[in-house]
Amino acid sequence: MAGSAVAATLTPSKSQRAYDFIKSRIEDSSYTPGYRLVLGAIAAELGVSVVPVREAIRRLEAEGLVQFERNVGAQVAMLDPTEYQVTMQTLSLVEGWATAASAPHMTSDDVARARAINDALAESLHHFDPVAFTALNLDFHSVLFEHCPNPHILDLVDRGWARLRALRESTFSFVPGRARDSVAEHEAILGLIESNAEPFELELAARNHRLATLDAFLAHQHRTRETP
Amino acid sequence: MAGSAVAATLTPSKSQRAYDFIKSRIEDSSYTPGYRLVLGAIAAELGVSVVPVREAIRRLEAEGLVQFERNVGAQVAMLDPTEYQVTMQTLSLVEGWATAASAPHMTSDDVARARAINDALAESLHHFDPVAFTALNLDFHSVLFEHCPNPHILDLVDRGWARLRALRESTFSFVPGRARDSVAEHEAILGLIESNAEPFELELAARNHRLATLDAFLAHQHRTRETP
DNA sequence: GTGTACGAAATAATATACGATCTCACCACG
DNA sequence: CGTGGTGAGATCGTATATTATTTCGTACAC
Repeated sequence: MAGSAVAATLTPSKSQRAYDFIKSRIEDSSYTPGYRLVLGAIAAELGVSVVPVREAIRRLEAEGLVQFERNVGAQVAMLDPTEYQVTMQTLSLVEGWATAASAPHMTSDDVARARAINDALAESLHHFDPVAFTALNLDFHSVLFEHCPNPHILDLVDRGWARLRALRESTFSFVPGRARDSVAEHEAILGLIESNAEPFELELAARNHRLATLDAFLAHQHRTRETP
Repeated sequence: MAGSAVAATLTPSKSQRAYDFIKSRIEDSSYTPGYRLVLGAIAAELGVSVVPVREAIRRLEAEGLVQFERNVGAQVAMLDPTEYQVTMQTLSLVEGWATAASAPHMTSDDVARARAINDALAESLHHFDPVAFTALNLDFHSVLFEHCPNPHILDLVDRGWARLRALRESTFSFVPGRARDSVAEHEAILGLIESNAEPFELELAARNHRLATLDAFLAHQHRTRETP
């Protein structure tokens, strides 16, 4: 969302408040996938009427965080493996482009910041803290996107990340063997940026970086399912 | 959108009707960019209350067809040149991927259909009919996307096309010198598909095809602005 | 015992009503 | 002549009320 401008409305509308409320609940896993969102209940909790809550839920539906069924209700989206795969594909596509498009505008200082974060990421491996790892990983990529000139695509990246955050605790998690490779790939990407590599080369590197994470996750899931 | 399932609800909800109504008005240019969407007026015209209309407008806002301002109202989105460029970039990205991802699943019959449409496209050049050209062009690309396995990305393609259709009559138009090249590029893309080219090669070809259209449009606009 | 019909409770969908906010024309004043 | 205040009208934002739909439990028939 990247705080669209200087002056956010002084008093956010109630539908906006409802939107923020529900979204944060989803992202911090207070509402887990499958959780049923009942208009009246949420409205009562927020001290507003159902109309703004309804609007908030439909916005979240448009973003794919919530599933909605006519005359039945809404629930937090459940990403079955197929959904998950599709989301990651989309994210790899837009993330790859955003990285490549941002690279020409990066300063050496930006690269240094990214590298510092990646070092912290490598450090965090010793403590085995998936949550910290995920947060730092987002920070790293955020630096890479910072100068992306296409706000639509940045928006799509945000949405993809929001969906991942939504299932951080349940389905998605940091895959043990994968993290180290991930750090190495980050460094490789930084190298491509510093050497002014061909845009498409960088785009593919960034894309494959995410797809590799997807593959690792799927393989891990498959492995753990076979040996319960 | 791709009619999600067999049984669409028998009686579409009123908010859905409002959504379809407004969207079709935008796409057929009854509502031109900048047109002010007044809740009460549209509600009266449809014989419903303002609540479903409001919901429809906010859905359209999420899709980028409508611009909304708090306590002021909504209007049909106006794509300034920057917006236009950004939309086309995004479209080129997702379209390129969708084409490459769909190609492996295309039958020779699909390719033949696409080629037939492209022939009709070439034929239409003699009549200088931009509207027919645009429609056939969409048909052509639709065949290329048909087997894309990622519904999210297909959705993004749809949204991009919707924005283009919205300004067909006003800003966007078929650029005289460009159409012939476009037909040739279509044929080249079909050639790549038939020869089972590398996915990346096909993706880039499809992407550049659209970016070339963008460039031609911008150049044309620049040219006509200099000699008024 | 199983399946079906019925009805009540829960919930969503929409209508209506009212209050809040913005826009803009008009006028007072410098 | 320009600048800022002020009020009316238009329009949005939300609360409340009403209607429609679904769900689920229960009783009845077979």
